[in-house]
Amino acid sequence: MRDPSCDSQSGLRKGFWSTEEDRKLVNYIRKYGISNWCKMSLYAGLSRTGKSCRLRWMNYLNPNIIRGNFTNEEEKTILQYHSILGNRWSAIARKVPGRSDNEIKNHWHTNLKKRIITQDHPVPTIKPKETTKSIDLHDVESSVETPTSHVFSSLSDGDTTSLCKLDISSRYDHEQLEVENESDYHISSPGTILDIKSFWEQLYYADEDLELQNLFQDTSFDQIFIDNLYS
DNA sequence: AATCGTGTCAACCGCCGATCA
DNA sequence: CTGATCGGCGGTTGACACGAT
Repeated sequence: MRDPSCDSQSGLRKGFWSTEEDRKLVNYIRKYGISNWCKMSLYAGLSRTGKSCRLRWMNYLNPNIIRGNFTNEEEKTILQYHSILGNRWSAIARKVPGRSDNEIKNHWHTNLKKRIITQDHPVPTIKPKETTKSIDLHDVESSVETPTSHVFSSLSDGDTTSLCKLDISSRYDHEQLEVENESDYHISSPGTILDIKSFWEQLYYADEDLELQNLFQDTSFDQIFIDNLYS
């Protein structure tokens, strides 16, 4: 059996970490690497739970963590992926190098969420499934050239998620989303190029795919307003 | 100068799936 | 297979900073 959980032990320190505790944890990890957090805490001479040590390392002490203000590019990435993944902060954090899930979560609640809420636009309640049925790709090419917003959508093969951005009209209803002008593609991973036709076709066939259905049910479409935030 | 309200963010809590003995 | 434990995750809390009154 493993050691009894150190989480349940009494007398362990809580609250903010001292510089001495930080030093002990960093020195231990530099010397022995990361293995069992509970044992690490013990061997490093820390009166902390393994969880607390892990959190401190992941969110603060890890040298790969970037401190400081979020860039516009980082914020844009967070907004894009949040609209697709919802509050899956760890998944979003993997798309923003150097930022921890906790940091992204905090930044979302203190900054980004407010910016979206304060947008003048009402959030349309459109299901992706419905949007796929109203699109004629020939019409897309020959339509009006003054779109008002962008919409991002995605396809996932399990490991990677590809994003596609379209200009769309601001005219929404519950049955139809009109795509007026193909814009450009945002590719999340190199080599994953998705053309606009296959994008919508795959979206349509996602009806058969439970995982994709779940993915799109979580999609809030808040990202429609992302570009407006930075325009 | 004191008080209050608000924003920020580090850290904790509790849940749950993965892993191990 | 089972139960205990670990580690990861999202939600929440609370201490602190700072500006307004």
